[in-house]
Amino acid sequence: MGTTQLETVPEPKYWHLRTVLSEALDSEFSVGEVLPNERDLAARFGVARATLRQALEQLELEGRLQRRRGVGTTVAPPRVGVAVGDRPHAWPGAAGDVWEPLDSELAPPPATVAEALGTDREQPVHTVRRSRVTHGRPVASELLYVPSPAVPALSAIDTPAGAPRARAVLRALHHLELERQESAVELGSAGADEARELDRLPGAPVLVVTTRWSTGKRTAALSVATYRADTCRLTFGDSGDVEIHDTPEPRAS
Amino acid sequence: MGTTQLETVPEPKYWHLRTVLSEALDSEFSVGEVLPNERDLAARFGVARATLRQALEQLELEGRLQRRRGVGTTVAPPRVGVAVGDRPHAWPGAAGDVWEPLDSELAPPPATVAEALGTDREQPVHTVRRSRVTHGRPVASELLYVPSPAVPALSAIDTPAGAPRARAVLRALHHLELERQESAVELGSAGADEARELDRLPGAPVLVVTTRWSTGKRTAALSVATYRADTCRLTFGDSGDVEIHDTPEPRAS
DNA sequence: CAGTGGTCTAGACCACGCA
DNA sequence: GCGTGGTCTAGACCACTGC
Repeated sequence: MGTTQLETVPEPKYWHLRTVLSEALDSEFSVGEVLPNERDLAARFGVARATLRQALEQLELEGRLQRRRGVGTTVAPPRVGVAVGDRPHAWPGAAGDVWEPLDSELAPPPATVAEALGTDREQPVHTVRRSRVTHGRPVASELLYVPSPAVPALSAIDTPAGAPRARAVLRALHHLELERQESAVELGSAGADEARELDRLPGAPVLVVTTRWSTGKRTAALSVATYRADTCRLTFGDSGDVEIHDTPEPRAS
Repeated sequence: MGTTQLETVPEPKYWHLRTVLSEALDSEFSVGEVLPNERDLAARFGVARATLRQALEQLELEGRLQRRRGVGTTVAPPRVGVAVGDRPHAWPGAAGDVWEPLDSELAPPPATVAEALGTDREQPVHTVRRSRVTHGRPVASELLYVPSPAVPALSAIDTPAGAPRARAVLRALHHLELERQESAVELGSAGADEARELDRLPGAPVLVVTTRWSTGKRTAALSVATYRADTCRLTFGDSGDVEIHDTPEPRAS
């Protein structure tokens, strides 16, 4: 600081700031601690607030910071490892599920989903909304699409709307022999609705996990789950959701 | 005020813009087409350039756009599905590998890597740099860490530096019985070096895939691969890297 | 060289959380 | 009501690409 020696290298200011702040976070701050506000920080580093914010944005993207309007910027805990994959308990309908069913409706799905399911454009599907919570924080929001032919027993909807109906669909799924599974992960941004559910702003970066289950050749279910990219590390394979980061929120207050 | 009907809903301008542009992309543009420049677009929508840029940033994050300094903004092709996971040909050292070895050196690794490997802080490891190319475009850059005890035959480095030495390490790995594999995916941002290799700017969003291979209880290799988040969809499980998006770059020119 | 996107500034006002 | 982060503006200059 003071006599910055980077005049010769046209490294962007915000990038340099990111590095400086990142090192400061490592050495001088602890999880949960609140940083000075953006105006003060910008003044301290002699940059415009926009520039300072660009650096903070990077750090938030990397899961190092957490910013909340009206509150402040705090040092984020290490990312939570969430199991996504072969683990049975991640399967829809399994006992000890990590997902909480919210509601379900039977209607024609979006075009892209119909295509992925291989069903007709007008074929109604059960759409189950579920929410995943870890450490008391919402980490993911899911839409689970189940073509009604896959669960014929449900054709007569005699369960009350809301969570009970969602659970009924999951139970029906559980009775099937779900076979193989394939998934894909890509970066997306939270829509207004998802953002609300994940306690983020619209456009927040999310990891979109698309998974397909099938019984034989039939696609029995398609799940589109959006995870908070800032707080989650998706794990595949053995080590599952073992919470290595046992940081039980020491509640720095 | 004008008769815009969104006065009641304080939806951010950039978000609204993103939606409008997104729909325009769907209906009025085709892959590879170049958009008007940012100043014109901003003027056309009656917003500041910064606001317009915020919308473009979103769309780029979602893989809809591609921006290049000095060139312009173009409509991006659909994301490329890259197989990450159980497929043998993704294993280090396997034949028909999708990775291209660049070079290798033997040195103590970063602290975090040593910890993940479970090796001593000073224990030297082979660090192999590899690059993954799909459709002629670089999509990922990898650092593969192999503790030297895992490949004792290599202790005498009699291969020339660069790609040959990297290949030697991979060959040695190939002779081992690599057993189980676990991986994690998280969002990161490209460092200056990775950015260069991926043909992006520093701070570009990347998907970081950390994978561990072991022989018995020993960790034989640790891979940290960073994929371009804007252009890649990581696939796990069956459907592998089948290129559904066969778009062979019709070269819109 | 002209034109593009990338960086940066110095302001203003808004939406939200909390006391 | 006050302090926070979030949005937005209108400008300037820089770095890069390609002609």
